[in-house]
Amino acid sequence: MRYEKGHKDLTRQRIIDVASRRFRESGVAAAGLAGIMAEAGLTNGAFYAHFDSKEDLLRCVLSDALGRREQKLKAALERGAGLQATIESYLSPRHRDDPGSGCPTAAMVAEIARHPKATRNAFTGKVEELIAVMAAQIGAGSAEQRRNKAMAIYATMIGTLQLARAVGDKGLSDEILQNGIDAALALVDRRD
Amino acid sequence: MRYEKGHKDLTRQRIIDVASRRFRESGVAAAGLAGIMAEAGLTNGAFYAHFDSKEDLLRCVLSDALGRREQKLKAALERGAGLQATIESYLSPRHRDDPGSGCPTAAMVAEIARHPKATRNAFTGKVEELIAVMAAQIGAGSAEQRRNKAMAIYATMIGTLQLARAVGDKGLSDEILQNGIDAALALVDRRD
DNA sequence: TGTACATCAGTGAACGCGCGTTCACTGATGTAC
DNA sequence: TGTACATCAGTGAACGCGCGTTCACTGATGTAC
Repeated sequence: MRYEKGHKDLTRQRIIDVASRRFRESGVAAAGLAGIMAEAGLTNGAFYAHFDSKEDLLRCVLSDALGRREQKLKAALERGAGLQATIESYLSPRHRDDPGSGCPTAAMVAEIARHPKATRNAFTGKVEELIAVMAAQIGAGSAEQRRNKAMAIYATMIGTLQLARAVGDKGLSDEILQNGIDAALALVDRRD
Repeated sequence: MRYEKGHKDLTRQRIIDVASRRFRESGVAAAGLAGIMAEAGLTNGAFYAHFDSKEDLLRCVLSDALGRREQKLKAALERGAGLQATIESYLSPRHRDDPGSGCPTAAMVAEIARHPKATRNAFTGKVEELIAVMAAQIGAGSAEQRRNKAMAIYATMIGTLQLARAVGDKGLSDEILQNGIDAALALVDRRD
């Protein structure tokens, strides 16, 4: 072969990594393929040797990025870090100020809602997995109760992070984060 | 005058109304000025007699749409409808399925976070007013405690609505809405 | 009362630009005979 | 061992398109004298 074995897979992953960060930082629509390919060290024509379309890339990015979030969450929980630590880290100024390597859902959820069914389905599957991992970490209640709680906590987390990012006032933004932490923790401990 | 008095203001408001709906349905970036002007019954050149730029239009749309939400919320509360009714209406399938006339924050918050400071400040001011109206409706606690609760409830509402809109599966989406309602109501009643 | 000019909301063509996508081509390496 | 051909990741120019913005112009009505 003209390139060592695995070369194409590495290139493909490099494109996904660059796109993943740019999609989260600028939004999917505002992140152009030419810019993504240039940062990956390629010219734009090479894109279609790896993906069918920008929509296909988005689906791959969502699977990849949400899969990583899930692995990260699992690893943290196995280390003994509770859901509380996850919530506090998620709603930290550090996460708020670094969308590029942060939660893909918070960065793209509104845009995903406007994309084709296939893309929304790819997103949905990964979100269900994430919710399941969170649910397993909630102490009390039936499986259904824990799953319901996990959904509400997840929604609270993404809503809080987005609001904190959009607000112009730093003090208000910090308040929003702190109140989001308090609310999410209260939901974890809530009796049904 | 060549046009009856108030004509220009009416035209300006028509542009804002059309843009307001399109921004929420398609996103700000995806809603083009030519399309907005055409739907308002004008050609694109007329736009700059009313607004400095698309960014200026966005600021006007945010003020207008969030101002309307606030008036609507105030009117509902004065009618005697509690925060509970507001939350249930906000997290209803009807609201989920009609973004165009729905909450501007849920539709645009992620995009707003990427816009210039002036736009984020216009947004911030209106959000603070909305939170104040909600806080006034919460029964117990100090003013600060009620404000903190209102922020968390608002974040939960927008996060839940967005997640319900993005998810491909109708059943899961309905579950997300219901769990969001339960969580928001629990936050209203939460003792500190 | 009639005429000249000012006003200004709106027209519509044009501007440069970046977008996603296509495609003929390159060139290094593998395989077949 | 040497030669002809196949493979294929990547190149880079070009495609049509819609974007936000600009601008010379229109034409109906107001005001000045």
